[in-house]
Amino acid sequence: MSSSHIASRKTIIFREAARLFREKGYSGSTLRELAKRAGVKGGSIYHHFNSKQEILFMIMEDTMVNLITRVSREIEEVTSPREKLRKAIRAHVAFHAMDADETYVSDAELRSLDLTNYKKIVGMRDQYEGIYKKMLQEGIDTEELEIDNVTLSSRALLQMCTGISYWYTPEGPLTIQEIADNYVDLFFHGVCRKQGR
Amino acid sequence: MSSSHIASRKTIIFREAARLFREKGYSGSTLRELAKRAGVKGGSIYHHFNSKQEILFMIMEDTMVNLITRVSREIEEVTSPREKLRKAIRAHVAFHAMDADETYVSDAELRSLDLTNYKKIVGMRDQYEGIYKKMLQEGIDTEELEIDNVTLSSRALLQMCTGISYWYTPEGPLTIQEIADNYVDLFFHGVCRKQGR
DNA sequence: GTCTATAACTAGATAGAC
DNA sequence: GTCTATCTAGTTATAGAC
Repeated sequence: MSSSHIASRKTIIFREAARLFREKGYSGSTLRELAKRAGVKGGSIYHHFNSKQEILFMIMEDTMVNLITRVSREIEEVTSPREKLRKAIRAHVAFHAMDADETYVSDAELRSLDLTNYKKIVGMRDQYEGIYKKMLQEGIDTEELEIDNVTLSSRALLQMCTGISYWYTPEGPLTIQEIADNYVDLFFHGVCRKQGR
Repeated sequence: MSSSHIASRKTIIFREAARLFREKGYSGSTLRELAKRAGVKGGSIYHHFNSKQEILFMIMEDTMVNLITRVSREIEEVTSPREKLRKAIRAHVAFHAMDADETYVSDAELRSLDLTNYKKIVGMRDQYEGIYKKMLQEGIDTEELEIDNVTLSSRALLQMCTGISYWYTPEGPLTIQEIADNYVDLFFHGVCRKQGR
């Protein structure tokens, strides 16, 4: 959906839905308002989607597919766990900054999915988190990393990095790459001065 | 509100509202459902609160007052910035784990506040974030800490620690204190082995 | 593929009895 | 302080014309 360059009506509705859901939440958004923003009348949405729920699901599925494939591709030819992590974080942060509407909604609206869709998305989230846990474990095995609790650390890392979709704007003082590198540095070395240990 | 030990009806409605809003979101929650959970009929809620919006605002205000006063009290007699941070993180994590419904809602439902309430809560959030920025800046001044970007780092820290209210349950393998210490260690030293630098 | 019209339902809020 | 009953408005989704 996000790969299309010539925006079809369906793509426009999709994008406006992500923007609206982010602004007002899924339940707080109405299809009338979505139609207005997408430049159609209410009934027309149902030509492209079967239900409001389907729109939400497609947004979240698209996000997860993107995250999994982008990060997997990024790290597949790298051997060092530390370098893998750096590349993964950069890809994660970049996607969350560039497609902030979609990623924000995917992060915030899990509870609005019906049971079937919920299971599908949670499965993909677990798969995505698994990629990070594996990188961290590899880093422990090669003794590049020192980690007490892999699950807690990967959760903390993702939570921290996902935050960018809540506040990023292109007008800010830092580029996306600078922000990503800052996160990498924070996660790798923390804030304490070396000699201060 | 959370300080009361004998639960008045108003307190029960307040707590059930936090739980319901967390589960279904503010817009996705109905007052009929809230009344059911609190053991009263729909109309009775309006004896205790003026509107659904007022309930949400009171939850978020209560959370912010708690966070600001607890963390301020925790650090007021400490001089070392590093020790201040450790204590602040512990207090923040403990409150987010113990009052997970309230803190979750406060973190997720900013967009559901009407303009007047929004401004009040955002003001309190800025104040709270300011406490952390000040601690980080003090750490830079005393050369205990080495930080590129104070705003980004405090945001990252809070984002990371706030995450606990999304997944914590008392049944998990780690105590709240252990989790907090893990976050402290992560933020202070990161995951890279010392000799690996 | 988009429109208008509307069905079927549910929401927050209020009034007034007890 | 809690109840029942109800008002008013807004919701998703559908039907069928163009």
